[in-house]
Amino acid sequence: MTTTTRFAPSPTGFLHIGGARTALFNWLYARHTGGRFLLRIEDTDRKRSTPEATQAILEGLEWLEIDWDDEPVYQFSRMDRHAAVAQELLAAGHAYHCYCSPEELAEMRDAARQDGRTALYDGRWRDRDPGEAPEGVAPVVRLKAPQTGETVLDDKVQGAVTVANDQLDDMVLLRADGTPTYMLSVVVDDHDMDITHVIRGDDHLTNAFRQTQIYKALDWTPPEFAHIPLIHGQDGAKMSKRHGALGVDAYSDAGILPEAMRNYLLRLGWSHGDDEIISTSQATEWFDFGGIGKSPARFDMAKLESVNSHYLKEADDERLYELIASDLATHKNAPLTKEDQTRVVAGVEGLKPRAKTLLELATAAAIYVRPRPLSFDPKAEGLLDEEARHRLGEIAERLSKLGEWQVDILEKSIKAYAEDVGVKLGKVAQPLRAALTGTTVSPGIFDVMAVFGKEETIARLGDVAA
RNA sequence: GACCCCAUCGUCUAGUCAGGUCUAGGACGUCACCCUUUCAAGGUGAAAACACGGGUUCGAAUCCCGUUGGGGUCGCCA
Repeated sequence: MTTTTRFAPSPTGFLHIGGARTALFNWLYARHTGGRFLLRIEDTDRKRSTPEATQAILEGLEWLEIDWDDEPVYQFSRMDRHAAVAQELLAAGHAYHCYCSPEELAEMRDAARQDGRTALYDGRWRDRDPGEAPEGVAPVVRLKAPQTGETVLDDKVQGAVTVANDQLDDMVLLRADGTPTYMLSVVVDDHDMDITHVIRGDDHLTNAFRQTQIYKALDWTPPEFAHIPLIHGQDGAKMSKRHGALGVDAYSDAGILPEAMRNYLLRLGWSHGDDEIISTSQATEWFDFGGIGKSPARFDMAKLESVNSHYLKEADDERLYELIASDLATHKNAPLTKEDQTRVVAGVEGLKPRAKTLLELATAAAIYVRPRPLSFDPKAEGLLDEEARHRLGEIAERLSKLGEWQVDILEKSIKAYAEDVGVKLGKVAQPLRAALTGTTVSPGIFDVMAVFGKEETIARLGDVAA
């Protein structure tokens, strides 16, 4: 049987970091085994599900370059099937109608808390004569779960986990309005979709026991489960939409590359010896449950940025230009020209080691798109004193006589000038940088000159020369 | 509270399953130095951890028990 995994988000918000990692692990495992990776949108909560959220999740996955097989399954559309399964259970005597009122349930819950019990529902309709049903009350359908013995889960990550059945009450399968609950829907859908491995956050661990009971009642074979530890925020608590988790779009906006995000997320809870930088193809080859750790990890932006800076250095120049183009236009405060593009693409190599994110890259690259006459930041302005302006004039003079405009030749020429006037190179290079870029920070100044070319360089020097 | 899970540098982790090679390795971050036309990058080095207590054993980060700490779950949400 081919391996089939799935990612099953509920569309009640963006794709957050934890969901993204769950998706990644499922995807990696499917690709590792040559199996299939499916998507299921769990939109049965009509009040909280929105098409916008579905869209955001899909876009998040696309951004991460996590592709899924087949069309996404929308759980709500399978409601009739879920209800039919509940009827089967009813007919087989594995489920029953329960007519408890919300008040009764609340009382039971209070009583359970008081007694220190986990199971809430006391099973009062379990064996009761349906003839005793109150008038006009629509019943829910509950699973007739085993009351003794234990349910064992052989989890691929957590190992064997056992829970006494008396800790689990008879869960609701069908609501009073006839709609299926999550617990039923997941089981039916995972079964119908031939899911072989369920990889999800370990906040679902206890659900797995309940689901196992449903599988058993249905006489279906449960899938393998792998409950991965959660990602925690800096405070050590579960990250959720309500608690510190950002959508993947926030990381995209922050200038993180998708491949960096994948690499970082992969290392959060999974390891392969001391390997840190792991390409996706390598990850696909290596990924397995054995590498998944059992303890929760904290999200660390600094490490993400470090990984990101690595991938930034590897990234293609043209692609980088495309990614920062709109920010660049903002920095320039005007549309980008073909010349801007040429300069940025030529200059980006020297910019890469100076940026951890695309945002920083765009800021650094702005020197190549801001047009003359330049406005100078205060530090740059300070560098351009009378003496400096005079020297820049002399330098422009020398440069204009240069036949070839190449980094090594420029370097030789400027160094010769510094020597001729008897100053250290820095005394010349910094004003040069100021005049050319309007700032005090840039890649090597000879590289900058090469990117601008002879004409532009001399023009810029002319702008400030005295 | 009940149930379940977890526990190695500040953080991510290797090592744990098959005890000795671990005076515990790597990465991020931090600090110092080198390089240097600025800022980075890069190079070299440093500080930094087996939660605690009992066992078992010739020997325990590794196995067992307990304690403590952290987390998760307890819905007619998913």
